[in-house]
Amino acid sequence: MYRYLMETMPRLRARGAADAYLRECASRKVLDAIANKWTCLLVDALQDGPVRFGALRRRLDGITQKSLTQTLRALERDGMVIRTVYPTIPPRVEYALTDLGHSLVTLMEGIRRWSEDHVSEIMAAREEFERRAAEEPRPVPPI
Amino acid sequence: MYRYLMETMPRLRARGAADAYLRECASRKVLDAIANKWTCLLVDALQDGPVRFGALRRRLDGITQKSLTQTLRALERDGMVIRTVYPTIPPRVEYALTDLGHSLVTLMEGIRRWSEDHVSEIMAAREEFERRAAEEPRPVPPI
DNA sequence: CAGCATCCAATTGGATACTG
DNA sequence: CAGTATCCAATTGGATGCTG
Repeated sequence: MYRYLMETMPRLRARGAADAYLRECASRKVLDAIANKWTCLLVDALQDGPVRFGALRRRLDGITQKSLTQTLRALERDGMVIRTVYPTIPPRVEYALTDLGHSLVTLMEGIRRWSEDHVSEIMAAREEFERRAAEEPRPVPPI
Repeated sequence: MYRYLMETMPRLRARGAADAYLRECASRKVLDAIANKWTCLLVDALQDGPVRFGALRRRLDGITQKSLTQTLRALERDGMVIRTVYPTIPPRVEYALTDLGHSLVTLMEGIRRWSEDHVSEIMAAREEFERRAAEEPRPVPPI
């Protein structure tokens, strides 16, 4: 019943009601939408002001035009990014964070920094894991 | 100056030249590994101590056994989670965060809470966006 | 410049069956 | 209980070509 209300009546979802652990809670969809590397890097890259499409494309090394467009469109749809078209020649489109988008900057920057700060530890753990996997058999739950 | 910063600021030294914006930087892989909904919910769910496989499965509503196993295995491989097998009947396996895993809790909990806190705004923006898309034509860069 | 459309390979995710 | 194995549908991602 409660879950039914959460899912069908968005306005009833107050601060304490949403629960991302629940499959059908809309906040689970939000979590799924923001928890990915391109969203993280984009929000981080936009924190200091509007940036043009081409600049973002160069900054997010390795992103395809398709992925960049899709991610920007999703952020725009969800109210975190605003797209501004300037009627100039050549065409110019700028992307900027909304207030909602800005409220996510600290977290996203934190995720990016954490990745950079702990890369050595993680790569070491990864190699250690692979090394062990080649030597010892993996502990299995006994019957 | 740079030397000074590197030697006096632990994070700067630890991060070194890592840059998640670069495609070939290992930190990009780390970012890709931790930025997803299951990792976020798992790290959050493990913050108060060891949890059994079945309990995690019930807590992360909607996750399949396959995805749970895969995500836990990846976190274990990367040194964020430790797996402990107890030789009991029935079998019992507990998962716990390592120190490295614990260092990620605040960020992951932040992401989850942000999703829950802003679900109304986002769903409203999404509906508004779809409504506009049906009415007005999308602004296109002029030639 | 900033896209959209399309095709296709590759990865992912769910469902199911089986096991120590 | 806590997995592994397998099959298959679905989603994703890259590459390419075209356009206002």
